[in-house]
Amino acid sequence: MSTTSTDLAVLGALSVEPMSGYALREAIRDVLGQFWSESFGQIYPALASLEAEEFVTRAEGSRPSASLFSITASGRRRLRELVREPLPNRPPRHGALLRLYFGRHLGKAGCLSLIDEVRAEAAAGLATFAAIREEIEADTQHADDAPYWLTTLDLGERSARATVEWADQARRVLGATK
Amino acid sequence: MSTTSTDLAVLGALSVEPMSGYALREAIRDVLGQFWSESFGQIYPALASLEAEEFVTRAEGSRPSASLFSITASGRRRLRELVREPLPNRPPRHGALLRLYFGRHLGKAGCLSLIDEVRAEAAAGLATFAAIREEIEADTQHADDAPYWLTTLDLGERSARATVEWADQARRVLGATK
DNA sequence: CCGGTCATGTAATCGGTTACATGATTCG
DNA sequence: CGAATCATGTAACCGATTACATGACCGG
Repeated sequence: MSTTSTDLAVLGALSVEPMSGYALREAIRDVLGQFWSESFGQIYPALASLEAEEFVTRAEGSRPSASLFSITASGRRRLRELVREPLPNRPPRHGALLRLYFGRHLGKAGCLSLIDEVRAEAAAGLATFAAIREEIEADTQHADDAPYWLTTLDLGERSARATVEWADQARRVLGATK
Repeated sequence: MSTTSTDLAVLGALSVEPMSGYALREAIRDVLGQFWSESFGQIYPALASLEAEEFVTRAEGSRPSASLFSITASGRRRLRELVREPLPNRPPRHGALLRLYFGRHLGKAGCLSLIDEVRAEAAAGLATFAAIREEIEADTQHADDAPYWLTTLDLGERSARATVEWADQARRVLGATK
């Protein structure tokens, strides 16, 4: 019983190119990590059920121990259906921000290092986004996907930049007033 | 078996002022909704176990059918402990962004309305943030909490602003190129 | 040859939501 | 008086992670 969310992520990724379950997870983590996540415990069952429904097929990959999954014609139809359906958002749980909100009980030094952590994460994201952007722009094979990928990426970059700017100001403000 | 995350949210909120479980949930949703969420199914069991550990006490509220929970001295000590511990972040699942990433299969019109949805949500957030900010600035009772609250709020505002700006540009770019 | 990565899959567990049951209170 | 809101609590369910079991392949 895989969820339609996972099916969408899997079919979407396979619509770009055939790959293994393992590669699927890496692709989702690296490219969509800011907005989405899937674990093996969802991907493999999802692939099995999609295979049973003939939305994907399994072939032997480069190594005999690996499977290469490809999307079928009916899988593409299914993908077009799924992408039209609204998906539930998972309510956020940003631990650092909860702690910062009650920062009075944590003290100034603790809050500053909390802010630094958040900043470092965002800055790291900014670096990987730049790399991904270059990859997409260099990739002539998927020119019709590129505008959507770049648009999605752009939100990630803007959010990360906003976070870095926030951290820098928060450091100044909290450092001064207390 | 409540999680330490929920305990932190509950004790933190009660450190501001005593309130009912119902009010607790509203407070968390309204003020921290951008970064955190708790449902009744977590709050009431958490309150019960915190009461058993004597971190909170229960008194009769304004109505006999309602309980008024207050944090105790040892509850404050517990809060200071909890706010020092790192909390796990829940991996994000932003449905609209997943769909937009595979927007080629959704088509231009669908993508634009997706972007509009995201924009509307962010714009609504911006409005509530402004209201909360005014409330905090007017509240002289909690002057020592205010810097932390405003700092947390500031990230929400910056993220929301970044999202609105992204949406406006995304609309232009996708509207033009395709 | 050995450690790291690639690779598939399952079972246990868990964190959390939802739905349900129940009832008081307030307001129009 | 009836509807909406305030209020507490539990049980069922579920989506998802984690840990585990297993093994091939590659590079140094």
